[in-house]
Amino acid sequence: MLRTHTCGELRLDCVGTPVTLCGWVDSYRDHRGVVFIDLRDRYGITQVVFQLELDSAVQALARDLRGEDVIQVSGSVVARGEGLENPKLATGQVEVRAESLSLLNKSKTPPFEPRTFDLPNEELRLSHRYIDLRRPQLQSNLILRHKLTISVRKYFDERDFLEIETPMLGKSTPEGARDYLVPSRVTPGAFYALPQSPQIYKQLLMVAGYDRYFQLARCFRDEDLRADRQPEFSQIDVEMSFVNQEDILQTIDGLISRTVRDLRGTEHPLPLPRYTHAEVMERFGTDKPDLRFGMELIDIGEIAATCGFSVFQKTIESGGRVRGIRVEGAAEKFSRKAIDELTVFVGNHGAKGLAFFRVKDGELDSPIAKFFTPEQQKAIIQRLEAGPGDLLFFVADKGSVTSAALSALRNRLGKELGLYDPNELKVAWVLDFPMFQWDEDEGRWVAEHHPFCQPHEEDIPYLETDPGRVRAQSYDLVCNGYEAASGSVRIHDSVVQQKIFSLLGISGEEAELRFGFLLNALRYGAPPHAGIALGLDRWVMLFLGNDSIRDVIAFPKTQKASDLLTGAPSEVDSRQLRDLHIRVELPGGK
RNA sequence: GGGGCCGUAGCUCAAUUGGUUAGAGUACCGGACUGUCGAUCCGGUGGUUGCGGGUUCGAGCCCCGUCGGCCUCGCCA
Repeated sequence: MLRTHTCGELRLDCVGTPVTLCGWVDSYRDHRGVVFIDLRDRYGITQVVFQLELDSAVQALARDLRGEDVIQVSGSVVARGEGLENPKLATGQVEVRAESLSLLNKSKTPPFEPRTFDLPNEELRLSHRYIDLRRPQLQSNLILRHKLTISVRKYFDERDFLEIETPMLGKSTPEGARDYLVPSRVTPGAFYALPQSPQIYKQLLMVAGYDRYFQLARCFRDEDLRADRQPEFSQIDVEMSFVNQEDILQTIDGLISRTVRDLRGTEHPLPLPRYTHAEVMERFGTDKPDLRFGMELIDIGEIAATCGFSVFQKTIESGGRVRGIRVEGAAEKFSRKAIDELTVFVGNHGAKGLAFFRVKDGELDSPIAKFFTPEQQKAIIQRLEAGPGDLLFFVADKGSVTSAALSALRNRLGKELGLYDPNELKVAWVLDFPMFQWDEDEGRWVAEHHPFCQPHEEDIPYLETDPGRVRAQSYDLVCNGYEAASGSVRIHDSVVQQKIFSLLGISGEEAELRFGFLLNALRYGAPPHAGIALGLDRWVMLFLGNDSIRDVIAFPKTQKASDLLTGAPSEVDSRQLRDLHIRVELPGGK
């Protein structure tokens, strides 16, 4: 070992101990007669002091140290004098009085310093990720991620779950996200797909009798990125046999409680609240509501139907909806210009306009107020439980547009007005998603969750008559406006499974071709089973109160899915392509 | 595929309606300083304003294209 201690552990009780530390020079302060070095490793920072009495060679070496040099220092721990402590450092009551110094590796001047206050742009951070990762902030993110995975593994291990790895090289299946493909060398023209999730494998494990399975699974989806979405990510994947929905919910309730206790040292109240999909869509306009604040969506259809404002009236006549939100005490906070900006914002979510009213004493103030009788104005105020000084926003459109626009507006205002504590975790279940959604473009039903999901028993008759009415035995876990987990009770009967496939427009022949192995497995004694997958990266992000998933991944990709550090993806040698029987045809015919 | 924001010194930013030699802080280099801790003080190096074209007497600023980063809609069973 090149060191006896880390840079984060020396305290007053170590005074007098001879120590050797290794680390990076975080900063230097040269006073000619005395040189201070803040030495950093992932455990913390310790101040090293080089004094005048030292050997002149050591003095000279110390004076030449610059940021990010890697050094080894030996000396003794001394208490800092009265008034010389640094309360900002955990080690700030002591310092190491250096006796010898060796420069393990001189650093080039780094493009930015880990201790920087003004974070450089993300491009530079990603291309020099090894420096960015030296920042205490990112280090503590990855440490928390580690703690979460340990906590998860302990929780499941203590409950007889087995962690079982499933293949990365699998079979491409239709439906779902775009696959990342891997060409086969030995079977020309054939491809593996990287897993979007271990879904089918874990169901096969249930058939095989591994009745409690979990895995920290790497998953891949070739879709466009977002702040909370990376093309490769990790799931806490769980599946259980001989259980129903209730068992899964309770198991995951326990997991959330356990991880919150392990990571935050606090007790999270259980059971986690449960909502139906229909309820959250009505109250929040989204299937992943941020429950840290109110400002729920209110329907004023009845009032709108008879008012003199033709936009509202016609929307109701044509089967649309008029819904709104009440922004408490915001009447004076939003100028006309600010409201215009919000109008553009909801426009990006499909709304053709944004009506607003400022609430005065018992009446409404707005360019469109004149289209509403005093009684109607009172009715609106009453309906939204509004008081003087409140600001009301309304969107009139197809129901789905009012949901999309108002939920986006609600999220934006909630954040901008600071209506919640960003560190709070508000976790809840959303149950009974619809089985299918009608896809306008493709002119067919598509699975809302996935095609292996068990419908509610009482809705099975609607499979043939009214698929849109069929509710799935599915459940999402939402947290702070994010989908943090998603799961369902699975179909364990090949006849039902085939029925679902055919409803999705997958013929019996195609189903056999694509999923024959699964249908077959279901014929050989498949137990009732159910499962769920939690987005690991998102949970880490949520625990940190962060809103970028990249800050909890050691080596993330950019929005174009490239790795600025290594240069991936890149062209490959023509010989590699030949081995794989692949000819490349670039767009534009190059 | 669509919409938006951004790109100026190694880094973070500034630069008046389009107008002189593109500035500041920091980093870096040199000097001063025996207790600092985002050290301080003095001096200095450092620029293809992402790239290519255009408009103009004149472009960091306006226009077109392009590359890259971020946010977002679509997409993400």
